[in-house]
Amino acid sequence: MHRLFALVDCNNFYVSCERIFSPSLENKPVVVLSNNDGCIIARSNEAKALGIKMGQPIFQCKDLIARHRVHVFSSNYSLYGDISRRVMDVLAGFTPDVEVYSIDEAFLGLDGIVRDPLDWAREIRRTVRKWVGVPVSIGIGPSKTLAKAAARVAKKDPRHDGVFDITSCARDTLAEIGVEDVWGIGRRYSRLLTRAGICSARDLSDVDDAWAKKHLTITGLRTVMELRGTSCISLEQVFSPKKAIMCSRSFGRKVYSLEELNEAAAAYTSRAAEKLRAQGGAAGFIEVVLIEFPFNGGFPKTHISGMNIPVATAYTPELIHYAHALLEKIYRSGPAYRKVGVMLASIVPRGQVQTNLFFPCPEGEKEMRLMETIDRINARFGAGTISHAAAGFERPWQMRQARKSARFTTSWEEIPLVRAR
DNA sequence: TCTGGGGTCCTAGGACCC
DNA sequence: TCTGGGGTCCTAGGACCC
Repeated sequence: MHRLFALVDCNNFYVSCERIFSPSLENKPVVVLSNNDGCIIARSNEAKALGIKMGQPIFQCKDLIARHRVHVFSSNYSLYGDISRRVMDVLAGFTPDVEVYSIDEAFLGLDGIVRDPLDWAREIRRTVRKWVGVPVSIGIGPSKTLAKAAARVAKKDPRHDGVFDITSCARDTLAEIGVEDVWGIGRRYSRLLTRAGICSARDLSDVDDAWAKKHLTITGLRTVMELRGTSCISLEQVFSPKKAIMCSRSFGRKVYSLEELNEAAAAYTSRAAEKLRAQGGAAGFIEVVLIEFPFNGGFPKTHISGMNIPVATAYTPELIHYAHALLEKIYRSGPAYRKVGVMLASIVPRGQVQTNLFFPCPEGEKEMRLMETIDRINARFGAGTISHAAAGFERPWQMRQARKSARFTTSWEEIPLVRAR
């Protein structure tokens, strides 16, 4: 178990990615939208200052956006994923103890570091900024939860210049942090805690162990211990394969026909299968979720249908075949549909598939070679270079992404042009 | 009119077994 | 009328994260 952790957090990550290729956006209000251009999921500091909230539907702040000339982007995950990988590569150059926690965050273990931690963190910050182009904040503390809290201070308080070590001043610092901002405390728990008179992170660190276990379960007790400086959540460096892989998107417009739903289901199944193969897995269970367009502002009706797959597989055509069968079971003509999703579960490593006497294994060597070749081509020339005909060509159901920037770093066709005079 | 898309873990309770 | 005790497995629901 490490005795000291750092959390590296990219500031306003998606906005920072957009700014790399459009430097004129520096110091201007910028927001990035969720899939389907619905909500605001990233904001520059200038946009935050205007009062634009995280997760806010864009139609609610149209006036604000027009009045202050806020720059608006659709989300561009090819770009963000690639920039993220570059940031993580830089971090890996500083220590082998890296846990990639999310697209824009990583925990580092500091035990092998002999230098002054703050100095070391400042150098990381400078290097990421210079080599990749995104600003980061770094928090240091004796547990992951405290490192998280420290990173928050590093980001919010300009006096620290993006780097903060909470180790010697944890109690005082925690007193300034609301309990709702503690890592592991969500909306529900913060309401419960506030009602019980526990309002700051320090209050939470002072609660009785038995009380914490009773009201917040074992995970909450761990959070409490971590706030006291006892590390309970270790650095997870080993790659852990997903137990379930989900792919679903809202449609760009209402969808009524089974044909279009089938296309979308095929597209999402094929994406999920790609992820499945990337982790070397085969799925033994598949589920299709179909969501209606909410009627009169009511609760949207959801239809779910799933099945066990006779012999676990990662072969896209077979998975699409099942997805279509499941979809047909729950589809009714009439209602407008908003979204379809495909989940692959009961995932086993491909080498350990339990064969079945009555269902000959569908994925021969030839089929898997085909899948691998397609995956390689798509990785090299850009996603969707080769796709399954069942996923359609026109794809009128596809999500809205009206303001997407180019895939500057992952597509040969979209490399930025530089003109020199 | 317009509100994202993934994931994980924990607990309680029921079914079933000896 | 009385009605054990202990274990496993599975599922649904609820909490959290980004």
